[in-house]
Amino acid sequence: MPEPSHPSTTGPNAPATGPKGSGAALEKARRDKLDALKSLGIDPWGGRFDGATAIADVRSRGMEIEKTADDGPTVRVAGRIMLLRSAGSLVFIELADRTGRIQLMLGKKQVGPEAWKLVDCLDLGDLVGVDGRLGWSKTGEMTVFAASLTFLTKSLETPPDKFHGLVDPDLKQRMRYLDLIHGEGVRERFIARSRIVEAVRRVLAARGYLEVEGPTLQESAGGAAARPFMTHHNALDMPLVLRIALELHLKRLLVGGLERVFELGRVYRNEGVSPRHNPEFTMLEAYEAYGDYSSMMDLTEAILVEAAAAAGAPARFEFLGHQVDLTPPFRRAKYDDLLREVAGCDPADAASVAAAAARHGLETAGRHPDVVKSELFEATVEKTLSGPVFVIDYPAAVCPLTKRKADAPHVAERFELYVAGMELANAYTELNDPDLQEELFRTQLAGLDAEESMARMDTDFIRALRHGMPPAGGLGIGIDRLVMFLTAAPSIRDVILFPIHRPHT
RNA sequence: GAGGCUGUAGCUCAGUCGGUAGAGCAUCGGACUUUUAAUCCGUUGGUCCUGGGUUCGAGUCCCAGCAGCCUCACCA
Repeated sequence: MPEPSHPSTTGPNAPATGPKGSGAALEKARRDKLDALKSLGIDPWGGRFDGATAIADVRSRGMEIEKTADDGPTVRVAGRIMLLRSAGSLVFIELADRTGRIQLMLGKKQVGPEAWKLVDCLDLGDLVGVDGRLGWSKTGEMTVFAASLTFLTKSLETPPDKFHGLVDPDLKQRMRYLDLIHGEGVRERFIARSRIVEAVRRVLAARGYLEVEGPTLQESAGGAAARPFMTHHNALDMPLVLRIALELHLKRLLVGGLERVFELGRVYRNEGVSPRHNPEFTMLEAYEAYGDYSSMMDLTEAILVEAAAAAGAPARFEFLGHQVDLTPPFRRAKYDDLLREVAGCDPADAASVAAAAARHGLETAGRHPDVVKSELFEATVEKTLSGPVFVIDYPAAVCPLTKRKADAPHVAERFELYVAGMELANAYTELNDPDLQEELFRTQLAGLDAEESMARMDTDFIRALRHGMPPAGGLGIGIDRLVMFLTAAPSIRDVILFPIHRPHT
């Protein structure tokens, strides 16, 4: 038997975290048990283990067993050791798998002296499989009385505090695997995210939408107002940007006759980080030929209701201090009406809007009236919108991709859906007039930098429109924010498995 | 980018007025065949985020930096 190797703390083969402080002693204890396992002829890294039943299913079966019965069925479970308590030659283990937890009991007499040597090698965090009788302990805890134990994987690291779990938000995000194991409700939240995304796809598929994938590497970033991440393709020796929206390529597919398309994908915006912003996030965009923004409201309601059900969210709940009720139809409120009520100005009168904006400390000089109006709306109205509410009919100048109302060309057929003061969805009756689109791409609004403008010329897109894009409704939903909302998570980092971080020093 | 708060053992946290670095869990040793964050006795474990400064003396006070959280700005 070779001496246990003492790994160097430097060089290419250094361990991921060099032993330091009490961590070194903690790791040594585990490595000693690893060696003990090997000397018992047991592979500490395990292998295929067939036929285990999900713990949640085992628990359902257990509920049907009499508390005093000693003839329960034999079951096989596998999972991670979360709690380990020894009472002499009797050991209780709380075992967790993806579905739940169950107590195991191992007795020295019951498993025999050979298997008992294995019990001495167990640590919190190890993965084991067990076969045993399902029943209830004397104190009334559902228990698998182990007949045999299969070692599946050694854990060399000490798990977080078994009572408090991992609470440092930095560690929770950087070591998400530990957060998933030990964090209260963390696994459930990410399962809910998956269910929500499934629900979104289900609603769209049921309505005949085709899921497609557009390019994430693009020559220019269009479809939204945001700074892009820049990169470079070596072989083609060309600059590229990561997409900031899905819009313009999906619309090309409307021209191509796909008629109902959607994409669920990552977009990248080189902007600030906040509880509601992460540089990469997941967007849904859906486009329906021959629809308009009203048809997108129906679709939005259907998606939210289905997603809420999938996430197990009740119809009414509180989120970020706002009471929300997801029973359709959601309220519809005109942009100008809200501005009049909340900001106390006459939305039709640019001077009145500018005066109100000035009262809120907003810059007005040299800025397009619709830009001022838009900033006033954000400064005053947004945070008051508990929602869900469809804010409809936006000032046209700040909507360069949206069709104008036929009888009111200064109004764009756009809505944004707000919940808890947060923008959750954004939809248009899509502009399909190539000449107007080209003109709007050329129009840089006074008071807006080029990089904060949606007006970014895309001649290939204009050419597509010139071939004829059907009149259409289009919808965008921020999936991360939707998940935040439906799981009552206060930060977007709670619903992104691996949010952005600076490197740790 | 600005401000506020935070950073102490593997994890969760105390640390008073500037005067020898603390607890619980985890670890290790011991007792225990019905525990439930098991309990009990004992034990090990520290770059007090980093670097300066003030001081006889700094986890504590000051400065700079790093990281996190929050607020604001940005995100029309």
